[in-house]
Amino acid sequence: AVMILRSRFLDARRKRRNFNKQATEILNEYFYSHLSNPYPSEEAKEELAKKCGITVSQVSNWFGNKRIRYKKNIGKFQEEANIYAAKTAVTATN
Amino acid sequence: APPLPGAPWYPMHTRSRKKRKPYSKLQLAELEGEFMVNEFITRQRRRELSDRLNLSDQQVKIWFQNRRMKKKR
DNA sequence: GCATGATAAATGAC
DNA sequence: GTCATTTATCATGC
Repeated sequence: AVMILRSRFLDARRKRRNFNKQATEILNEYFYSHLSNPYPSEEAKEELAKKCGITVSQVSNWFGNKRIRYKKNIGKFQEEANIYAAKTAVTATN
Repeated sequence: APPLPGAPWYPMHTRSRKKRKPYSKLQLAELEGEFMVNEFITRQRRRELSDRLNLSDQQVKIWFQNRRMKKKR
């Protein structure tokens, strides 16, 4: 019984809320401007988290989901990729 | 317009990875119970537990590793 | 009805 | 052993 309650409490965090538009914008800009290697360093994650107002774990989750879903259906993200490719310049660092 | 890369960054091992299969309530209950006793399971108890739950020795080992990581955060 | 964020198995680097 | 991941699954938003 204790364990059931505990597991339910832990699962409570699963109640998800979508990120605001600005945060998603920032994450997508980073992703598509680093499409050749969309693996932000720990420092980059911290900065993204700060800018987006979310946690580092949430940034990791977002990139993990984005990478797998992008590669599974590149065609679906083509339009989105073009949009962000146009508005972002190349920034090669770290 | 620059050509959009596919996904060359992906580690395309495409090795035959085992498909992720959620464990049953009973299996999880037993694993959690053992975890409360000791977070680091011994080889012997691991073998007993894997036999009882119809899980491989490797699966029990990995479960404890993941469970410790879960607790940490 | 899928999109999206979070969690649970499974792998691999170190 | 830890730990950042991949992948499927789960739960919710809309």
